[in-house]
Amino acid sequence: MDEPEWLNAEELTAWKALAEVLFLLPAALESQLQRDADLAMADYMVLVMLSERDDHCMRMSELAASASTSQSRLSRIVARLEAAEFVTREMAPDDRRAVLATLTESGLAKLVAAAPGHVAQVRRLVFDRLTPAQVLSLTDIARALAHPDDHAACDGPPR
Amino acid sequence: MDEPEWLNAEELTAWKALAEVLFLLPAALESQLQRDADLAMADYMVLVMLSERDDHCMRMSELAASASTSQSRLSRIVARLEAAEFVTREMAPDDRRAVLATLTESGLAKLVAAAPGHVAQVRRLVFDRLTPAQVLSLTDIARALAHPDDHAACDGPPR
DNA sequence: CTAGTTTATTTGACACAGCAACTACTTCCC
DNA sequence: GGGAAGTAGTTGCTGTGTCAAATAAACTAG
Repeated sequence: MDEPEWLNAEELTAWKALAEVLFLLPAALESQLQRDADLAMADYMVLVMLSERDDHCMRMSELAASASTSQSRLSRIVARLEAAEFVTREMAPDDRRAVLATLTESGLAKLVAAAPGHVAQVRRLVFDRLTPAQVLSLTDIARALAHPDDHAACDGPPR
Repeated sequence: MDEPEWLNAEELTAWKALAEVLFLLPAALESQLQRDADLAMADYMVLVMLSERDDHCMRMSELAASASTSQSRLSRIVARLEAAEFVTREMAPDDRRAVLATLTESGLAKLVAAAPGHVAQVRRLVFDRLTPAQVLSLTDIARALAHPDDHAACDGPPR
């Protein structure tokens, strides 16, 4: 393995600031949603994903992938949401292994009630603090960082 | 309350990319550290904070603040680290309510062993993907976002 | 000096995430 | 057709985080 290149001064200051954001921002979003809508971020994401479908319906595995969560976690989340009557679960007609989760009326109502507060929090914590130019810059940067696994194999020797 | 201003197109794309980073990057760092050093990120942070002190020693409350974690969580983390003999806990001589956590030799050794892999991961997932200009830009942006609570009270009516 | 308050930390109860084992169904292939 | 292999989803176990209550020491005022 290489001599591990330490971070230089600019990188270190950038990293400290980024680490703080990585740590505190999700917590701040989570806590707003929990307090105002009694939903976890993951619950909210699931409701959003379902709401974006025309039929408000998705297979568990697909839902897990779009909400970036594991199947087992999703299974428990949906069980919770089902208990709260925000979604229903039914066997898929074409493949009887699969389960279709469907957003209910009250689930949609819950989402509609929760979304404005969440968006306001995003605005307050992110966009109110950035200039339009920074927003564009952030988009590029975030996109560059957005796929941690992609370059996993690039550590190896060049072919 | 205001009409909740929805996000515009630029903000929405920025938010989607940022949300992904917020979700995946910590997980990728966590999992490298867990796999290669059997440490949680929070454990690592605690070791780092202690190592940065000349005496390798800090009060629990101070440690909780610098690692951005709750006291109760820190208490359990340090209990774990103590069980692994990476830190010791002792009553503070001047204030007998307080507890001083001290990094042990083997705790420092653990940190020294874990750090290069962690830094390499940070480099691989962050700095290898950004231009120097983007690093500077990121610093500004991250600093602007870094204190979610600061403006919490600004929502209320001015006194 | 002593009752009440504030500060520092831990702990019990409960909820949730991750892993691995499990069930149930489908597909592949001879 | 029928068994092996693969896929979809759930669940038991265990570890960890959170909240609130508990403990204990230090201030603060009368």
